[in-house]
Amino acid sequence: MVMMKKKPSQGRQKIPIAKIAKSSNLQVTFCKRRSGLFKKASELCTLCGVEIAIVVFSPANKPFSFGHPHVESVLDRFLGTPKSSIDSDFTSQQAQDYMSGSSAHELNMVFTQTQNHLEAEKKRGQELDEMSKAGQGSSRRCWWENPIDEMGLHELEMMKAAMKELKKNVIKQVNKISMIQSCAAINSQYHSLDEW
Amino acid sequence: MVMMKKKPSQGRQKIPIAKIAKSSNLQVTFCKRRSGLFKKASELCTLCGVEIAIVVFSPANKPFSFGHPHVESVLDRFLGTPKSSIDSDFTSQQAQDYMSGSSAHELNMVFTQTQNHLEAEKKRGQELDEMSKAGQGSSRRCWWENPIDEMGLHELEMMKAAMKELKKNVIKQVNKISMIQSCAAINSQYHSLDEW
DNA sequence: GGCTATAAATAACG
DNA sequence: CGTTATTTATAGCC
Repeated sequence: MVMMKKKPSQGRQKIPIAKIAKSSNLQVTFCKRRSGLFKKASELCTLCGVEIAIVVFSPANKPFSFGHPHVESVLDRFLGTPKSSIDSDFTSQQAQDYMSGSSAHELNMVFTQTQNHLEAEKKRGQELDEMSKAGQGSSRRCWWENPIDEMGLHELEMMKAAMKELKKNVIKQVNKISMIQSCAAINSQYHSLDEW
Repeated sequence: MVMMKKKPSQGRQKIPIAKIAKSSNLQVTFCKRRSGLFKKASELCTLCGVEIAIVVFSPANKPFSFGHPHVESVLDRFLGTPKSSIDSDFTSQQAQDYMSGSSAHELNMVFTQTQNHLEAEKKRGQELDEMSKAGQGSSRRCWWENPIDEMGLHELEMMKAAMKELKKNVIKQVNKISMIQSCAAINSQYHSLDEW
């Protein structure tokens, strides 16, 4: 070889585990490592089926949190409140029952449990992915395409109901705001709601 | 030396992010990854000078925790200071960033964080409810009507994007199923998706 | 925000 | 619990 230009990148450099001085670096490092930490926590939840809650206060004292199945439920359990059955199993029928009230709490519950369900389906999707990969190694599937044949349809019904309710409330709220504030940006958002 | 025996070690193998079946493996993985998670958290504390609390319930429901400077102090701050801890959980910008990929993990993240966010808003809404009840005792508010004047619009954008993506995927999936199974019930659901 | 080279974490074994 | 081969996470940049 005749010549060699400089390395296109220095790659990762070793840094001492001590307070980062340069605030711009500190900012980006905080963001990246916080993401990494939450991802690790998520993987631990999935791999081992455990409950985790993480609370982080940023350099600017802004709180960030991660929780599975739920930040508060885990913290409550840890702090001694044995309200230990809000979690895991939640049928779409129950979800629909909750939806009928459409109050704040019910709606929040639906979303919490929906998230859990989506996660469970994702997990199953990955398992089926592995199986089909071993079998014929062809059909790529989306995580929620797999389990839909059994209970997925009920899940879809729940999602539909929840989304419909959300849209209704959002439109009402945005309409209220647009009357109060007369902001162009708001109006454009309001009209684009039709695309839902 | 001309001959070469088997590799002295297979080294690290890639494993799917799904519940580990073999309980002996699960146990060791839980220990290792919990240590790794706490170490990462410790590094983040030192590097960025931030406060972190982590609570983990083991597969045997035994609680483990990490905290800097202390678990309780961080949790107290998180649970007891609603003034600054409202939405900082997750900005709509971050949510939209996650959405752009629209892969399983990103979508799941969006829902996890959205749920956290909605919960924070619900909490704040209840507090404001208490205040206004003490003040004039009249205006009943929906949990997400309160904070909408500031950041709610961005939140709505996020919700819209998430729901749109969900709808697209759901329709695609239901369509696939209807072709495969030719089930009348499914078709009726498929058509009703237009109401979203 | 996306890359690339390198440091770290860790799955399978001993 | 220590080793080792790999997979992941990420520091420095554009």
